[in-house]
Amino acid sequence: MSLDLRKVAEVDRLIHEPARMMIVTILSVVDSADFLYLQRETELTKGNLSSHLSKLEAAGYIDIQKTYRGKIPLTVCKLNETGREAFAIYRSQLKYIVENT
Amino acid sequence: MSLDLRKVAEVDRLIHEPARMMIVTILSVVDSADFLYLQRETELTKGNLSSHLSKLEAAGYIDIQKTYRGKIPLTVCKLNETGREAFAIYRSQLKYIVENT
DNA sequence: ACAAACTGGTTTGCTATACAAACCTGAACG
DNA sequence: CGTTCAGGTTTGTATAGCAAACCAGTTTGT
Repeated sequence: MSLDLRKVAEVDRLIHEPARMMIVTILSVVDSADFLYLQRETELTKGNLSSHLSKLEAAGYIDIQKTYRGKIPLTVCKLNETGREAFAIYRSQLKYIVENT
Repeated sequence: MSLDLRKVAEVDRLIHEPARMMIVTILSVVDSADFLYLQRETELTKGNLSSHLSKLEAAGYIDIQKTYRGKIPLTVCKLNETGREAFAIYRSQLKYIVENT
């Protein structure tokens, strides 16, 4: 094992959480996604999804636009540049771990 | 993204936790390790290390032998077969994720 | 010989997190 | 109209991580 354990200790726990990893993974490939789409894909409950989105937003990783589709509320989420970078770093850390254990 | 999000949702959270990932990673390559060695390597506090070890033991992933080195207490930890399998599965899940995002 | 300090841990208490149930607002429908 | 449904948010609870405090026993200093 040539693995530097510091790299394990330092993974971005915001993304490391599986629920958020799913969200970020989706957002990393779709430009933007609405709440219900994310819910269907992740199979999270609404409450759960809502709070994870809030956390990602608070971290500055995603932007959330509250708008309407016709008369129905619509929440659109987008991974911003900060989030994309954080995800890229996280993935490279994961890659490093996978390759060195 | 051809990634199956279920695989992300289903990672073994016992190992997924960075502190425990460090512990299991060490144990996967050393046959056995004592408490203080693990503490030095992981840089966890004693309390923290102690509780993570208990959790891994409760999960049936490691065996803990309490013995003495001379007159000084010595706690020796070993990743057992169950733990090795769980770690192998976890690593393959991680590999899958890294390769498909 | 006895107090002080050190070893090798465990237990306790606090904070933060994940999660789902309950709730809310407004639109559609019968 | 009142019931249902869409699209969420807030609240309550249980668990998890973490470090401080604690503890049993050993060594060291005087």
